[in-house]
Amino acid sequence: MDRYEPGQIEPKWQRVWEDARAFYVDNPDPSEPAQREKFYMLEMLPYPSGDLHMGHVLNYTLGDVVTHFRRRHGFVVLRPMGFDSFGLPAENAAIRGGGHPREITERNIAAIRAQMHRLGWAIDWDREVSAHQPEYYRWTQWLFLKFLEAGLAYRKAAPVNWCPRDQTVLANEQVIDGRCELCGCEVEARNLEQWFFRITAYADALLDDHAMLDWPERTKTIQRNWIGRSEGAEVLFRVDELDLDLPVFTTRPDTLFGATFMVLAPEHPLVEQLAAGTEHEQAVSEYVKHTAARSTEERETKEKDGVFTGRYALNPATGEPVPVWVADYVLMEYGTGAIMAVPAHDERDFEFAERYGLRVVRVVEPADGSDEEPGSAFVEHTENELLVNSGRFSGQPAPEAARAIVDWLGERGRGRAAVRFRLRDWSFSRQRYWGCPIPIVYCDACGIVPVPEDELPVLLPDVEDYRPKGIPPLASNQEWLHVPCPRCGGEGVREAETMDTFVDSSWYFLRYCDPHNDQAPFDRAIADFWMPVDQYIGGIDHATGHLLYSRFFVKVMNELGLVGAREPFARLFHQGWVRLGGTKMSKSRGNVTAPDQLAEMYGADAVRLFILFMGPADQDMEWTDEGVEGIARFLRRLWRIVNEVAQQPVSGEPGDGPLARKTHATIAKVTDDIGRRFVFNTPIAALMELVNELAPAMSDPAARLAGETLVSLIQPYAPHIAEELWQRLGHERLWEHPWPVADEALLERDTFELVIQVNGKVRDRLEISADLPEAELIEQAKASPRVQAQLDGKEIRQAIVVPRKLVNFVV
RNA sequence: GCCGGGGUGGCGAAACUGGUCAUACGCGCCUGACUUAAAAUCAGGUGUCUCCUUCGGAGGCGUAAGGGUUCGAGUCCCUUCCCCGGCACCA
Repeated sequence: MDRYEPGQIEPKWQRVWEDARAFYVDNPDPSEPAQREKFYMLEMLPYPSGDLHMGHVLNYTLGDVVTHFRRRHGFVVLRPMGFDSFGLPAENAAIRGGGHPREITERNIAAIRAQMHRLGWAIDWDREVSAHQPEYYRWTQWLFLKFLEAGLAYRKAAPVNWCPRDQTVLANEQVIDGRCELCGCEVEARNLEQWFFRITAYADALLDDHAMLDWPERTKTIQRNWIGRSEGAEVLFRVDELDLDLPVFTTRPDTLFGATFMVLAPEHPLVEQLAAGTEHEQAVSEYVKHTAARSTEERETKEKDGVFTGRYALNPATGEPVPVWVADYVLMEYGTGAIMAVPAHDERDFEFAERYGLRVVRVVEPADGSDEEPGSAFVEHTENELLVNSGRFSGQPAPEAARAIVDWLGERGRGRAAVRFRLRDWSFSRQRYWGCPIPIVYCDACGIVPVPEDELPVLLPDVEDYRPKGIPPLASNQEWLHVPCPRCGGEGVREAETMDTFVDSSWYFLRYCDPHNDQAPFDRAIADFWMPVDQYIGGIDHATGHLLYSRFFVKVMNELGLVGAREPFARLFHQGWVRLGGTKMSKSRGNVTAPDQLAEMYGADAVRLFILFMGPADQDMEWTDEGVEGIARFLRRLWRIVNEVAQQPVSGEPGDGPLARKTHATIAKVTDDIGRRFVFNTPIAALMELVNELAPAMSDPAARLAGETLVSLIQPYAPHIAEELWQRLGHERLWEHPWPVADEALLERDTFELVIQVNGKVRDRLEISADLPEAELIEQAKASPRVQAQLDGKEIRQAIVVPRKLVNFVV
């Protein structure tokens, strides 16, 4: 028998699959009813940064197992691949002197594509797309124009996150703990004119439609926190002297009678007007200036401070004037940028009131009369709290009072129920080069003018210098920049900013459906056949970025009639991090084990098996080189045993002996684990068990069945060795062979092992006929000498019988 | 602080709806076979303590800690500790 040589058989079968176009799939013919059920398998597309790492291997191997498993269950499986190829790393590499970003990117794509082929993943390469190709970004631009038309893309000046190193604006989602997600330096707040997508208009839909998604609970929770929906009321506080109303947002309208002062954010537009003409005018203006110079971090950690404006507003409930203060613990970005302060029931307001000697009035008390420190914490908003000092609402339970007070305010035009979100609109313009150009022309006469659809794409031009200088690099290309206004023909200037790469990846799964369409981003009928993605796999780090943006995009596209789906990803799975020495594997940490090097040493099949055998795929795992050795050993064992089986003459029926039963139990286990439980490590263990059972039983009549089943079941994990062994067993084209079905009759046995417990402890086990009546069963159990020793003449108080499992004697 | 997920052998981990001496499968380690030797391969062993003269048995204790429910708990409930992730001056 020849040796197992993955280096020989793996390229061989990869060529066979390619020649047979095994994993390419045609779009449905609209004139014919679909023959088979579709399955859209998708993994998050890679950023082409250089090489694949083990995290990618895990991600795409998971997808590959599911792809094979579904294909062999008769589904038409769409499993495409592409590249998220715009973005800063390539541009920064270009600046460091690596050539044009396009060259760097395309070189990296070629390298990754080769690695993907080497690992034998079943991908439909006819559908490959890359974000930086004009054929793709033409439609990214087209979609932008549709969003603009619908009023869902707009340009406005707003405080935004500015990364001083990368010299660009970042979305809130790209700022982690106040730092740039990419370069790690602290971001600054800047007031700049930027492009935004109106994702906030979909805040409720994004929350509500979680109900239709089979997603991990923690991912939904992360999105829920990020969107941050709060229910409450908007209440107007009147400043009579100036004849203006100050709106505040509160989640606790029941505490309105306890609002003894107001606080405005220093950035609040009315601050200046309020303080004007009072003796505090000077102090207020200094405080505002001082705050602007404070860092976000200082603002969050220092003791609360503020200044009085010299003005009073009327509490609409009590009718009493309350002082209006300015303090930077109130944030302009949230609510209305002004609050009613209830020091008795809010820690922050209490701290502030203590410091400045402001009045504290308790308005909510526990119904049981127990005492609480004022301001120690916001009281629970439950039926167990009653209002006090609240006029005609005194004595009412808090939740009921909240509703009644809002109604009462409504009647008098002083307030209404309101909902606020933490989510901000998505700022997506970037002051950098390597991204999708925004198809806009600015014209002095016409303002912001969209580039007409038939002039798309606006091609990304070459520039002399990519270096970030605060102004977009594209602006340096004068020839490109100056164009006639598409509307009036007068002098126009192109938008020189580019789009956030998250825009590119917010619709790529739709382009895969119809990747060569040059009339539209995709044909709706085709997209409606494939969408939604049935199984999406990728990192949880995209929970508030890509996974939120894509949902938003699909919702908008649905409303624009472009697609029937309302959600992009029906089912979602997150693979864990692959770690080495305790830290996440990454290039920057230098602790990367190169997948292709390992594939060279052990074969792609061993790498694929091991990455899934290490542990549950959704859990972080620690990489060990010894582990791969173990898997390689297993594959050699499998190779030897199946080759031996193949050389034996084909015998008669497998029968119903232990090996035949074990074989069918393995089919059931592997099928259930992959199909229903979506776990991938235990099937490998089950296959190892079957190998261990087959090895000493080569002359068993079921040996051939066991061997063939092993090969068939391992195919999704290790397709090359499986195909080779399948051929040696005298068959062909395992990749399209139906998945084996367990014989229920062989899973059921006519005898079973009865476990006998005394007081819950196992004392003996007996092989018992399955149809034995209960009374007989108890007698037999009692007769066991080991049980007798335990019973030892004691009285049996109760005998619990679990059918086909155990008897428990209680003494 | 609030929300979500975890804690099982020397290690990665099994035990899926409470029911087979918990620890499958693999790694590591130990012993043996083959070999001049090594690698590879093959066979066996591997939670812990106690007892029996042995081969081999018998028994106690063990799933972060403590308590509870149950005939029976790694699995359910309560309390505490620790780890990971998200949000957080969000009114």
